[in-house]
Amino acid sequence: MANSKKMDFVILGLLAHESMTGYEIKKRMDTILGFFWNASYGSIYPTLNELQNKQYVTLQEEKDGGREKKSYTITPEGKECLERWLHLPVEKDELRYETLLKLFFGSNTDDSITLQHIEKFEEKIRNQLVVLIAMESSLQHVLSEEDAHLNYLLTVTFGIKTYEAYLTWCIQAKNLLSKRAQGNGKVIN
Amino acid sequence: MANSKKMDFVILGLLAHESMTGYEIKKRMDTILGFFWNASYGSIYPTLNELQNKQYVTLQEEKDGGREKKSYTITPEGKECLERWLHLPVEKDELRYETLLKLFFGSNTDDSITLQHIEKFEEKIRNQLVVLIAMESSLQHVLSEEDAHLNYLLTVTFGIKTYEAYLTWCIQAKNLLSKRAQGNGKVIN
DNA sequence: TGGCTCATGTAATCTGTTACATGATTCT
DNA sequence: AGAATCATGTAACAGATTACATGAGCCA
Repeated sequence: MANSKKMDFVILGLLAHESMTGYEIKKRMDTILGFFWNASYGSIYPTLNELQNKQYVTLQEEKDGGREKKSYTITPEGKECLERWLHLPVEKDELRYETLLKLFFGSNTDDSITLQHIEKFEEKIRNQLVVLIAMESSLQHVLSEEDAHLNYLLTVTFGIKTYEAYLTWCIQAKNLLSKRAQGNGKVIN
Repeated sequence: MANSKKMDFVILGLLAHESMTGYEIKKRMDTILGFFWNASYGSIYPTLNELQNKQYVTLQEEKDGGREKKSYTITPEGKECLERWLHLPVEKDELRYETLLKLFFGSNTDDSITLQHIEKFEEKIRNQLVVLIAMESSLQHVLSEEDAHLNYLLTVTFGIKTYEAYLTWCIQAKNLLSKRAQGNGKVIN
């Protein structure tokens, strides 16, 4: 079966839990999956068509009022495909932080610029952490209802631990930079 | 100037520190930059040509023995371009962890599979952490020699803090999974 | 009536990797 | 002698985003 793109499995995984439209899949990607996987409509809709051609999903056209929806349901073959993928080893975990790039090359500009990048990063992480903690607490309340909830919780706690570490690092990084400012001769007072 | 791709700035940033060949740039990407930014020759060499056309870098062909090298040096315009980019706000920090994807959808297969993914992840991180700690200590020894070293140290400590948090999470995650195994009725003894 | 969200889709474009091709040098 | 590393490059392909196009329903 070669190496299909990950998008296939993300969609199959979401549909394994419940039937959905492309629009709803996008919303999931922006919320729970958001911090470790993203996608745009431009990749979701075409993939949904491919999966339908491969008979991994089936389509039900519904009319919700006058609005028409295309709801997709996973087939047994689709589930098999998903399971096969789950058994395969992970190919790649990738982190691409432009913030780190700007810090790394920061000696080519003022430290105040670098400091601003750290502060913006800190704020962004702080906001996302609030969201993750809210997810954690709501998942803990429904943990016994479904097996999948523990799996979701696992990824959420990953995000929380990671983001907390980021915030600790931010403080430390700001400290190191301000020490350099002092060391450079411009001691105040 | 519109929005050039990040690769341009990574190369300019590296060349701002010292002149290098494409091959050496690749090596830097695989080592120090490795954990937060990667690239292949297929993107390095063409970018180097583009930068030369834009006159952000100049080329010196050298013969190191019989082996020919193309060493690139950043120009003042290249430095300006780099500095302009450093002033711009960060556009995107992206984390794409297939491991988390497999955990998230793990309820569609045996927990033993999920456990294996966590263990492999743990091992990979443990190995990379050793490398980062070695980098940290060598950077600390040369910290006073150059301003840039503090910047490098900042990114390295980011990696260390993050990876340590990952490892803590791994233990917690394995615990949660084993508790579920017990809860599912198959209590040993 | 106007703006937001729901809802689906495509074409152009961008960015990057993979696989291939080539050849010298250095190490064992 | 053979393997690994040094060194440069390209063509085909893959994967995804962006911008655009379209239109209905809902809320104030």
